[in-house]
Amino acid sequence: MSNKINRLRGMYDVLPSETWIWQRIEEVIQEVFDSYNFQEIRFPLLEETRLFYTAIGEATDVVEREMFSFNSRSGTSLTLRPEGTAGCVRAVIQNGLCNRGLAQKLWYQGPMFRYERPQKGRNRQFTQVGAEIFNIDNAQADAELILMSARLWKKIGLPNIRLEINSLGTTSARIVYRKVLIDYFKKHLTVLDEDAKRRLETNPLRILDSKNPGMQEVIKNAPLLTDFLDDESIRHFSQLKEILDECGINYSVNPKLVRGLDYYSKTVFEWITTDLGAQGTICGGGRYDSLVELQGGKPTPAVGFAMGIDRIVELIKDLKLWSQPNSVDAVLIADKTVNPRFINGLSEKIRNCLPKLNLVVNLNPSSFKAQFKKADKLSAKFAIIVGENEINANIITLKSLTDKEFGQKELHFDGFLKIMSQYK
RNA sequence: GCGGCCGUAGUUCAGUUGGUAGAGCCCAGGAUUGUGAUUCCUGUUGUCGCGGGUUCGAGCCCCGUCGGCCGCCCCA
Repeated sequence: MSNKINRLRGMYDVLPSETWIWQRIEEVIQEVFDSYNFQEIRFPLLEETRLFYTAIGEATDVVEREMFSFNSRSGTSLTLRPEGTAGCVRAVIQNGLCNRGLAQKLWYQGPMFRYERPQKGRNRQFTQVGAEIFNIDNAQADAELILMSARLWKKIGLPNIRLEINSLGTTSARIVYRKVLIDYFKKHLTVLDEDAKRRLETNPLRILDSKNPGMQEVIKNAPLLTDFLDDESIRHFSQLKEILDECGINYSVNPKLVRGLDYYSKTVFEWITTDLGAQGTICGGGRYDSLVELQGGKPTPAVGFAMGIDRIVELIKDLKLWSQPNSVDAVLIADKTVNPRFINGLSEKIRNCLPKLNLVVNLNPSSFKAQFKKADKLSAKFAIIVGENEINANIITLKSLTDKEFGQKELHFDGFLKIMSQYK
């Protein structure tokens, strides 16, 4: 026992008792995304480190101290992807998916890695599902992503979630605002904490997000990004709000919502729950019109979001939103004296005729009583009973474990099939 | 990276001022031998997270370490 190896910190095993939740979420997502005609794209978990430097931004926390990076044998620095957009954009450029101005609606799914302190709703390996729209610059694209996610929450049955939106303006508008903001905070240096001072040079917009009570006054009086927005961004933002209103999506505008990755411009949004403690964001995204060009592609407007599947699974478990369906249709109960050859022969014959039937064959011969108990524990609908009597008379005894009226019937194989095929 | 709480059977936990460990659930078997609830008997399980130290003696005290939870931070 002393030489047993445990899983790495912040990693987790998904056990059979909850894999069904993951599978069902994946089904629902696929269904909803299909209905909006998004297509799945798959790209590597491992990329060159400099991809994330350029895409996410060198001054962000993700890049500064949260990446799983190491050198390859040839000496190139590689990184396990901390998010999906950078790799997705790389794949789009490399495969020419957006050449000739073609619109692309893509989605992806898979594990991401960030070297953080584990907490409820925060792991070092976590699963994200993301969706991206390339080559559409209007607010309709932003809206469609929000509407699609809203539909997903509805299908999953998530309560207590709210939508926050904001506009960061075009990159040029933001550069102007950034300067104004730096000047403002420099006038109030004494009130700023260490974190804020550090960010003053790197990412001043994030200072607005601080929860430090001592800084709330300065933050409250800081110049608002909203006042620096260019006309185009304002028009874009109000169009988005119009569409959301029309479609009955509730939201609140949070002027301080800035998000941590450098590539966003114009629209940003977050879906937030109050049921997960400190890690309340289950989905976040926004527009990133200059990222494709920044990564060496043709100038291509784009917008996207990513959601944390782990957090959604956590919610479904905590709030008991779903209940596990019983999947076992029938259990084959055979007397100990019955030859295994016959048991497997029969079960295979049944499977040939009823391919969708979930049939459990007890591989561990025990008493009838024990086998019935087990069938009951599996919530099986039927017991298929085979003993000496049945074999001698060439019949099968079928007993309903849920319907008393059905009771138990002695049947020839054809009659048995006829009844069972009504259930599967 | 910082702070607080915690780590005992498969699981949830109890373990009193330090005297080499218990309960419920679960699981297995049984209650006139081919039938599932409930009930009633019977039974199995632990290097008390790991490594040091103090002590005649440590699950309990001290140090370290690993891991978990919660908050900060960050984000999905």
